[in-house]
Amino acid sequence: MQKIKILLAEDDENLGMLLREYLIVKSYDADWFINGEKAYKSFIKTHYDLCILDVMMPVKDGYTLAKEIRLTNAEIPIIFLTAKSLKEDIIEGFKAGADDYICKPFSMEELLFRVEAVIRRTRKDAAGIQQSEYKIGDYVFSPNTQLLRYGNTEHKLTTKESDLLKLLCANKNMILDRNFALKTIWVDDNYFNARSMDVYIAKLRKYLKEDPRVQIINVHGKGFKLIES
Amino acid sequence: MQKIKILLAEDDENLGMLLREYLIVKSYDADWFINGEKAYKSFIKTHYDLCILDVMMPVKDGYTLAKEIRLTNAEIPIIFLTAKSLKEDIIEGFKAGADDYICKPFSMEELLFRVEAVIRRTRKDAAGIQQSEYKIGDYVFSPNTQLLRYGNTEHKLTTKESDLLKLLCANKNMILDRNFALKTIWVDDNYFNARSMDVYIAKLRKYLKEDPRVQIINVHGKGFKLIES
DNA sequence: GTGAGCTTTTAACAATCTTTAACAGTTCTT
DNA sequence: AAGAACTGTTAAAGATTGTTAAAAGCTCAC
Repeated sequence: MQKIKILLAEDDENLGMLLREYLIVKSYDADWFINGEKAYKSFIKTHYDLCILDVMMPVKDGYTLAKEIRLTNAEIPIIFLTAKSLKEDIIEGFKAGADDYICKPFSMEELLFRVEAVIRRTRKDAAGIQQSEYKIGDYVFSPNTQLLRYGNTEHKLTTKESDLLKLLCANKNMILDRNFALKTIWVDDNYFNARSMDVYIAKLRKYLKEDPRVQIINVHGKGFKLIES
Repeated sequence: MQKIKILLAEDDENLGMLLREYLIVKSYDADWFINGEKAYKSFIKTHYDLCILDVMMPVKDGYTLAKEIRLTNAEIPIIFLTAKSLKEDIIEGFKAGADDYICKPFSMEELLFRVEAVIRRTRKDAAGIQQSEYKIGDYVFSPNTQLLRYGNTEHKLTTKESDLLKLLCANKNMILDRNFALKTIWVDDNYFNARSMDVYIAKLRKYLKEDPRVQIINVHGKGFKLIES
C-alpha cells in the first residue's frame, strides 16, 4: 500500500521539522518546505495527496500558494495552519479552497485527526464509494440525476436539495455537522446560509414524509441526522 | 467506573504533586510516580486510560518507559513532558509512540487541553459498541430515534435528554459519575452545566414516573444511578 | 434584453430546546 | 445543631430550529 504523500509548508523551523517528523512517524510521507515559493516548486513536479500550509509565510503566503495549487489541481485537499483565529482569515482560507483549517496552537492529536478526516473524505469521493443510488426507507435517491423515487412517483430535486440530501445520506445515522454541511455546500457558513439550510431541511422533510420510518432529526447546536428505523 | 485513570510519571516532586492535584480537581483519577521504574510497576498491574510521562527521569527515562508500555499496550495514549524544546527529543518521543508532547514550561490549561483532545479521540474510537434499544421496566428507549415508548404512547426526547438517558442505561444499576456524564455530554464540566444536568435528571424522572419500579436515584457527591427493581 | 418559470435567499413569526435563575429541600461536615 | 455543599424542581430567559411566504437571483427561449 502506498504511503500518503503530504506537502508541508511552514516557515517556523522548529514546528516545521517537528510536524514533518510526526507525520513520518505516523507513517505518512511528508516533505517540508520553509516557504511557499519552495513548496510550490516541489508541488509542480511531484505528486502529493494532501497539503498542509501555514497561512503566514515569507516570500509566498499560504493563501497565495493555495490559489496557485488550485490552478493546477482542483481536487487535492488543503489544510491551513493559522495563528489567528480571526473569522476573516478562515473565510479567506475557504475561498482559497481549503478543506479544513487549524488554529495555532494546536495539538498533534488535532492535526492528525483532521488529516485523517480529510483523507477519509477524499478516499470516499475518489474511490467511487460515492453511491450513485441511495436507498432511504422506501425511497430511492439518485444524486446524479437528482431524482427521488417513491414507489412509481418520481420527484426532481433542485441542486441544493440534492446536495444536502446526498450529504445526509453519506452520513446516514450519524450527525451531519451543520458547519461542515454549510462549508461544503454553501462555502461560507454565515447566519443567512444557516437559515437557508434550515429551509432546505424543511423541504426535504416534506419530500420524505411518506415513509414514517425515515426521519431527519435535529441535534440541537450540532447538526442533523438522517435516520432510518 | 467512569473516571478516567491517568498514569503520571514525573521526577520533580513539586510539579508531580501539582499536576496530580490539578488532574484530580478536574475530576480525573491520577496516580503519580516519582520515576519510570515505579510508574511501570504500577502500569503492569493497573488499568490506565492515559499516560503522561516526563522525558528526563532518573532510574528509567520517559522514552524507555514509553517503549515498555507500548510492548504491553499499543493503544493507550501517551503524552510526553519535555523540558527542552529540542527537536531531537520530540522526534525521539514520537518514535517511542507518543500521541502528543508538551514543552516545559507549560500552563495547566495547555495540559488539560491536550489531555482532553486525546481523550475525545479515544472515546470516539471506543463508542462503537452500543445498544440500539434499551428496556427500562415497562419502557423501551431507542437512542437512535430518541424515542421513549411506554405501552403504545411514544414520547420524543430532545438530544440532551436522550444522551443522558443513554448514559444512564449504559450504566444501569451502576453509578453514572457526574463529571463523566458532564464531560461526555456537555464537554465542559462547570457549575452551570452541572445544574443543567440536574434539570435534565428532573425531566427524565418525570418521563419515567409511570413505572414505579424504575427510578433515577442520586448518589450524593458522586452521580446518579438508574435502577430497575 | 426581457419576462416566464424556476431556484435560492431573506424575512417573519412560531415552536422547541437549552441554560440560567431562584428557592426549597436534602445530605454531609464539624 | 448549624453551616456548607449538593440536589430537586419550576419557571424565565436566551438561543436554535421549523415553517411559510415573499423577495431576489438566475436561466433560457423568444
